[in-house]
Amino acid sequence: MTALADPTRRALIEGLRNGPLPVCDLARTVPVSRPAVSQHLRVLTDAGLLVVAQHGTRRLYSIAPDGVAELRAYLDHLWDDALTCFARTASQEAARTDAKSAPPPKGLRLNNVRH
Amino acid sequence: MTALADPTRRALIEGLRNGPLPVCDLARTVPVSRPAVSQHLRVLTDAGLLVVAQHGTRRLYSIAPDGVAELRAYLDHLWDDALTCFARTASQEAARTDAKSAPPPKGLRLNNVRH
DNA sequence: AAACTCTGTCAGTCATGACTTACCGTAAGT
DNA sequence: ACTTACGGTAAGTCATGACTGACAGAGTTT
Repeated sequence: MTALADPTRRALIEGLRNGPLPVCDLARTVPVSRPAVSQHLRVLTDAGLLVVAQHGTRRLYSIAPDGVAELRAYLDHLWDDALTCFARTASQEAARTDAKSAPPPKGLRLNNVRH
Repeated sequence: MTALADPTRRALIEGLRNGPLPVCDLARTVPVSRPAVSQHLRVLTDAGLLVVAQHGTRRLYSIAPDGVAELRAYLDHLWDDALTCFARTASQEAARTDAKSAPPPKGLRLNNVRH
């Protein structure tokens, strides 16, 4: 997740959406030096988001579906939890305003509930 | 995406998976000071990943499904592209080794194809 | 109203990491 | 063999941002 934090790294990923590319071509798509690109590619590869294939002096980088799938799964679960939690909070809200026939929450009586 | 880069921020998100929580409770789940938590919560809220509900002096933070959905969509598209690209590369590989009946790639003849 | 709790913000420090230049190894072309 | 292209690594600089303590404002309780 930290690997996708840097905008330059995201730009490199974007550059690889259409297919594998060698470092020299990739470096031309971002406004930083080639060594910087190498360092970013290393971070992305270590994170499992890219894979490399050596062809002569060139190294073709491409997106690793498995690595992306991992992040996807994380966000999927997070999203599920957020939705169920949202639904539960909403139903509780409805039940409460139902029972007490709409007195403004105002304080919500959860102060000083130190355990 | 940068919002989820920091491990402390991810820990805060994790703490909210089970439901909304005030800052003081949230701060107890991470090994940093309360002001630091406030700052992280601001970043996450600005990123659209959290929403706040004021209840008296307390501010209940909860995960915003919409914000998570946005990241999810980004990774979904990235994953799709990676898969199709992977499939295309694989089929090209197969076609090439089919046609030339398995001579080792060794160089791949894509050097000096400067446009 | 006074004391207390909850929380955001400010100023300042410090560590992380993004970037550059220089260099070296490797493979391919002449 | 010599040259050139490709690309990783090292050392060093610098900016970003994560963190802390101090403070202020708003709401609650007594």
